[in-house]
Amino acid sequence: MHWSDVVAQRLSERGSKHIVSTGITPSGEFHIGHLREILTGDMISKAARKAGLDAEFVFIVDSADPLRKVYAFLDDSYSKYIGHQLKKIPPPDANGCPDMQRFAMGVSYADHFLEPFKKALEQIDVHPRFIDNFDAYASGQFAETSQIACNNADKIREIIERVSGRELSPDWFPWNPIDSNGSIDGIRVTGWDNPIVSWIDSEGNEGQSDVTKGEGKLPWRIDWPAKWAWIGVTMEPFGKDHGAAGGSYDTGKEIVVLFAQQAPVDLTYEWISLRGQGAMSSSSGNTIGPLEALSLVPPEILRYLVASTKPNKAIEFDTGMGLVNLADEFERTTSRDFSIELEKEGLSRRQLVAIEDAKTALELSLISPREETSSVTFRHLAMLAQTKSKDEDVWKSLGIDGSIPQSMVDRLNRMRTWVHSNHFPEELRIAILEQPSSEAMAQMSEENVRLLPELIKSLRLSNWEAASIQTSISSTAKTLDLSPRHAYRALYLCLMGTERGPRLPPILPELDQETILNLLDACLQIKQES
RNA sequence: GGGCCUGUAGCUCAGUCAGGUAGAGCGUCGGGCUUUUAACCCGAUGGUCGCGGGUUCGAACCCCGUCGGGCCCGCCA
Repeated sequence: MHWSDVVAQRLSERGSKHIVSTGITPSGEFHIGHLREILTGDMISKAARKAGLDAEFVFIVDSADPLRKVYAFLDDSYSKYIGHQLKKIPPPDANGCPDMQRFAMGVSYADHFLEPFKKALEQIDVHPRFIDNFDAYASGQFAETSQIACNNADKIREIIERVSGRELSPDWFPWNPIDSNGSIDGIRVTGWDNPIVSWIDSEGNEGQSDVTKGEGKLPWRIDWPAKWAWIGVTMEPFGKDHGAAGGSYDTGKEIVVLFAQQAPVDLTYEWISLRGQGAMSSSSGNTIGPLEALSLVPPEILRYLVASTKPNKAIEFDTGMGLVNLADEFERTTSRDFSIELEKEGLSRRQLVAIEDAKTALELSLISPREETSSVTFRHLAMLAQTKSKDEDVWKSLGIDGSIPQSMVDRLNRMRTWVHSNHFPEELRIAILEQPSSEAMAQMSEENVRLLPELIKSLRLSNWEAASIQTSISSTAKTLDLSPRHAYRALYLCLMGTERGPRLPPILPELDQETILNLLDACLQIKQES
């Protein structure tokens, strides 16, 4: 059974109405790691609906969280905003400086980072109900839970200290008021008289905060279960950081009982890292944003990556050859006929499970029905994108005429972007040698050598366009009673230094005939000398 | 110190919850393909399941130990 169906089954054991929740703090650039959170939630919701449950998918934007520190991409002038809520501070401009102009137009720090992510979600076909946490506080959604938390400060303290094993300071209180400057740092609660919290800030200013009006926020470990309570969350996937023993899920599970609610079904997922570069980290700039990823990879494939990997498995996102293999695997999967495979007799349990999982992973990945014409492998398209500068030549080569499906246009555009990026693997890059490679020459077989002079002759006479070159190559081979295979191998060794290569006939016309012939002559000379 | 995840074919992984003669894809090798030659089709190759014990008629799977990798326990998906 696919992992999403396993979760759906757990949900069905608890009831028929569900709210699957995810949440992210918009403290910096979003990256593909965040996509796992949201895709996991999306897929669980879909599986739940498939199982006949009533499931809603929500995405909480933690815009009430404070700025923790001046991140590497921010100007030092942000230091004055540390401790201020992300919804209440200006967005950074291109230099990382506070952009007061946009801020005046209503764009907050949180909005700045959230907007591109929302666009990525559109592309990847995820449509959650967005909940802005700051607004939720302001509109009183947290009023009841905040009051309960403050009334039960001792119980909550006991839970956190016991479960997480950390000691809370004597003046700890389950409410972070906002001080006279707008910060929730360095402030001390001095009294609680429902619904008013009295406080004194680091500068000695005193004030009062009404917990029912969002004049502050609950600390994270309480904020989370409070959200479960007021939204009615019954399922939430979260990163392994929250899932550790004594982590926020463990404390939340007990705290939520005070709010007369049951903790949601949980699912801990592993992180996504960049291949060879370790974990995704905004501060080191070691990230790939969802939009950047989507400029290279079709959304279906990003979905497939998450759908086909069990949540507890770490994903290494590889923008090079790994991507090619993933994309080609996806392509093969789309062309499988699962109904036939499943009817086959004598399938072992394992085989059956593997087929079902692949089928479900594919269903969860598809955004729109695939058109027949789109079954071109990544490799093949990579080659076409490199050898044909005009789109129409690509369509011609693929045998698509008439109207070109939009999905194909998108794929080709992405491929061109990828080819021109530094992510594109050298292995797939088409490069003609400038000098004969002695290493490759040593690999020339007797047939290859025999063919070479004839090939040169024939190519010199050809019209230097695809069809003519094709004929030259195969007829030369036939004349010598050899398979065209040998002719191609000879050419690949001479021109590219490899035993195999992409289809030559469409590529050669893009190159200068004399240059190619000179190179071949040089190769021939080497073989004749030896 | 406490805890979580992970180690299976050259590579990426499935199989571990419900123990029953090691699986898939990629790669590699061989063949086919008179022309989508990095495509496609057919075939083959390939693993003492990290290591050591235990339970069992039988262990990749359960139990104990051990080694290696990643991570969490202040914030981070």
